[in-house]
Amino acid sequence: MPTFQTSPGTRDIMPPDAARWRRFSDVFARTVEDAGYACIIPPMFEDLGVFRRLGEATDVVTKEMYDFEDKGGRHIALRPEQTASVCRAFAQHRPATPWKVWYSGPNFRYEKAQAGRYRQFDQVGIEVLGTDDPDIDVEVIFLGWDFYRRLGLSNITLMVNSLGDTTDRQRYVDALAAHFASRASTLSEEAQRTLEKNPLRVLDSKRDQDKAAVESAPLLKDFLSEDARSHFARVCEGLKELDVPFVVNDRLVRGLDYYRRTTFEYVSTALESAQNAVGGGGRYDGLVEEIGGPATHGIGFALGVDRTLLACDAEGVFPAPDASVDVFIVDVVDGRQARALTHDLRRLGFSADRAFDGRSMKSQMKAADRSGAKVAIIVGEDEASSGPCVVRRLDSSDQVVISRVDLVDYLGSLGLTPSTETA
RNA sequence: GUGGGUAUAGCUCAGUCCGGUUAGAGCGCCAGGUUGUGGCCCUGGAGGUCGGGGGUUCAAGUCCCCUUACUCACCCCA
Repeated sequence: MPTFQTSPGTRDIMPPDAARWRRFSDVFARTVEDAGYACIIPPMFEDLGVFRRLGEATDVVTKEMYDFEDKGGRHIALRPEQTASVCRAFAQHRPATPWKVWYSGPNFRYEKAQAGRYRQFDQVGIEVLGTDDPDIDVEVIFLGWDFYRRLGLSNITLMVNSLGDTTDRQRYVDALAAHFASRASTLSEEAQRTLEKNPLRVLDSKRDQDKAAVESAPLLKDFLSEDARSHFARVCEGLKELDVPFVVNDRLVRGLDYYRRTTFEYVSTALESAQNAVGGGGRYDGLVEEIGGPATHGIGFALGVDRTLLACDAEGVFPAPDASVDVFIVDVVDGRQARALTHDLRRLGFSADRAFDGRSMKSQMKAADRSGAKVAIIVGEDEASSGPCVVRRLDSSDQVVISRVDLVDYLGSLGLTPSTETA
């Protein structure tokens, strides 16, 4: 064993997975930027108070926070999610509304790792602040759905629900608490403990023992105000119009206290692990105000990068991008020609790699093969010092001797073109 | 935080039940066969304090205890 390893719940995203991650956020950025969302990069840690508002009764706040005191005596926490940070940023900078932003980056929760759950985990997401229009709910939900589709995923189930307004929600929670309390003796120990902290979450119990009490529980939809009801109806209507398949899940309550009205979750039916929720979100109309800003409507979602990629693996879609270079230079003289050629070709916009350490031709050709290059350019004694060079196609083994001035044209005839992006 | 499983080469794993010379395989890596040519094949090589610590024993990868990490599940969540 090496002296040092990654800390529990963290890991190295190694090549070629890291390239896949980058492409993942590229696809996401394109999806949401085309819909008018702008990138925001909040800090990875904030005053603990920012995250307290996620809910005093939630595990995320009570036991999973990565918090510490800094050298200035401030009580700091690594962000467990980014919605609260975005709301804080809104309250701090007061941008014009509706404010549509997207983000991507790591979050931190101190919990035990398992499949699809890490202490440092990445999310991509969007938030919209400052509008109550049900059409924005539809847009947000659609964009998440559309992104999964762009990745190539087809086994995603979208579940939606409405938690009602603050007063509806409170009336429902009270009714629910009364219902479960009357059946407390039939509930599992865990559910009884959950009941004290947050009756809503008892609905989430997966234990058989709790099934009967959950199934006979009062229904949230019976507690919705007229406003909340019509808002939700508009959202469902919009989704239908956009041909987004969804199921209304009356028990979808989500983990954070701030949700109001619309909530939704994307579940991968291709994942067999317990962590099959690949993304989720909802409306959080009171959050900005709780953080000290003006009363502001808000809605957004966060998608788990790790879990979504697991779902991609399970469906065999969205592979790591091809990392191969165009050209590999083999120089069996002294490496000077390799140095010059790779430099020149890279400046022209080709991707080029070469061997080092003056290895044998066999060794360098093996390296060329592994690089995935379309062609190898071979420089031996005969071709040294600006003479012609041998260009060998690595797929067909055809090779030609060609002068250096004709090299670029020849590469072009093979379908290799200089990249127009220059750094 | 609670419970189960696992830990032997860079990777995937035999070997542990029933203790006994220098701990193996496949893949990968390096070199050679092929003194100017990759993939296929053949040959050779490098690479291990058997996760760590303690104990039992003439003898421990193997048995016992402790510990750490990984992993799966619960809880919770993305």
